[in-house]
Amino acid sequence: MPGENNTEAPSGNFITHIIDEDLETGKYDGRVVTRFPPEPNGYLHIGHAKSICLNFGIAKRYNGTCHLRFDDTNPLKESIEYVESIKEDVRWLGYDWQDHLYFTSDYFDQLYAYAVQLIKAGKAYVDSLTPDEIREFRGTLNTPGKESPYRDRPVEENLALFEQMAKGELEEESCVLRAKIDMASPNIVMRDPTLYRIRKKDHHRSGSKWCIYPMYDFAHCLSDSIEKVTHSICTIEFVNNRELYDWLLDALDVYHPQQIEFARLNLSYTVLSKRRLIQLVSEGHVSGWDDPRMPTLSGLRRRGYTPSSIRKFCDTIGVARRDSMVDISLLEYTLREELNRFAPRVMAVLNPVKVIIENYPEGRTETLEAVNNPEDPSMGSRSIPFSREIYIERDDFMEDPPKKFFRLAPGREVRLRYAYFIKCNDVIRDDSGNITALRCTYDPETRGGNTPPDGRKVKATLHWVSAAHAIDAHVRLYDHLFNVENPMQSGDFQQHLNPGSLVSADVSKLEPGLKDAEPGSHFQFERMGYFFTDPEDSSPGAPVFNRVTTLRDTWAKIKKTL
RNA sequence: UGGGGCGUCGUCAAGCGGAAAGACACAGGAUUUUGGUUCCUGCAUUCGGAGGUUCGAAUCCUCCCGCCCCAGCCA
Repeated sequence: MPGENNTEAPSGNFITHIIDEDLETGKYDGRVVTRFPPEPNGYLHIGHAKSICLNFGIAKRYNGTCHLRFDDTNPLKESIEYVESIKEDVRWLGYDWQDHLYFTSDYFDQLYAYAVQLIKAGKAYVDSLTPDEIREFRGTLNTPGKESPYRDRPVEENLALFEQMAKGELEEESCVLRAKIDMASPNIVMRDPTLYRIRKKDHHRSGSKWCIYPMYDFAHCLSDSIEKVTHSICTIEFVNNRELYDWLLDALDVYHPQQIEFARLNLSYTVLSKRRLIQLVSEGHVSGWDDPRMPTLSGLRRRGYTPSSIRKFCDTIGVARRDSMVDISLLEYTLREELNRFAPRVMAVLNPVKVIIENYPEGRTETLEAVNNPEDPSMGSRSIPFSREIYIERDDFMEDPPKKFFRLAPGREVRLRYAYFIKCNDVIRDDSGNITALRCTYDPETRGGNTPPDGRKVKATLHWVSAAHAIDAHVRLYDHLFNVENPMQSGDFQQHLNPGSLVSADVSKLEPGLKDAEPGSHFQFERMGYFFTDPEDSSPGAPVFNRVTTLRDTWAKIKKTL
């Protein structure tokens, strides 16, 4: 895999400014500890990559550590399948948590003890209101809440009740543990937030040991504290929760990391919310979490995106607090930038039309030299067969071409890459008028694609493949999943699904060397784009190719203006 | 219209009182056996708006406008 090890620290941003300051003042004795804390309830997507690169990148930059912590406090939604996929994705992205793999569920005993401590301090109570009542009592955005009648239960009673909750002696929804803060707080998060709820459900790690599970706000700050995290970096929707984060840590008088929020990533022409992604999978709009059209890390990996191009992308988008929508062309750019340097060039005709070279001897085959990568001479060259009948791209011929079309047309001469100049003399059609073949003649003096002695020039160079030698292969042409920049902006996002997001080119003709393409390898199909040998669907001798992205296509732009 | 967050080029994003980085996108041009790559060039007299402070403001103050988040026993 090219560009494997460039996990260099990302550029500076407002968070590194804060850390620089903390380092100067000695706030955490020079330590820098971050963490990436996914809930194992779905697959990671490129938005998570931003957070992973940020957290691991900062640890690297400051010679600190970054923990991978599974925030597994809700057994209803979580499973081991997700923790495995998340670990795989983080590793694939190029990051190593070393021995800092943690689970919030491993802290359940300690978290319970903290809850007891809070109760003893008179700062938490067991509330027996129903869920509906709790909601009513919470008030609204502009009206204060009311205190629960159970709010002033004596400490002993709270302790006894909480123990009963933990032992499974009380029913789900019969009561919860709440922090005693301020029902009139303008910040709704502070209106006696729920700390623990009863869930008589086995946990994928702690099994049946617990009948109560801590809520995010309680578990997260304390997990950070237990792990001695210094900078707890999360997304901006948690700004309101920071007041509670700080309150809990102060109330318990424990080590106090600082929470810092940044804006989550939005990418044009796709969706990045777990809920929508699940919907796309479960409703069959895509083949799975790793469908190459998905913005999940497993989808991008399957498509052929490289870890280093994603890292580069995350670095160049930067980190800030304002809402943003990053243009997906930037992602495509970082991929091309890398693959341009490393991907071997190869010729593949995706939508073939036959060319018969009338003055080329029948039955003759010759071998021509083709450069593997003009960006890197050390990649050498290869031999490709040439013969009387070849295939070229159907789009490379026009019978009645517009002025700016430089390719093949009746009476016009073009170059075949690494081969000869050919001139089109005649068009052959079937009964319904479709073009089935082109009759051409070649100029033997242009072998290798060289300019002939008379110096005549040609305006286009086409890729081609020898008909007798070409192999057939499945090629999938992927495009954006949605046909609007922001599918969430209007109506149901699914109505913006791009019907052309996957086009199969099953009659593709490829140069013979591709028969044994290694699954998981990258190529540039000259003039067509970057392609990846699908690791799942390829089999020995029968590769399947995914188009990762097209080449920049100036002609496509011109064509639109015609 | 309770509280909080945020508004700098089409899209991201630097800037932190001394006079608007960079990247993508876009538009020209050069080179090119990929209409690719590479290379030049152009692209915010202006920082949501209006006032004010200052010799000097995107940066400080005031007011206004707009967008986003919060009323899960989700995270």
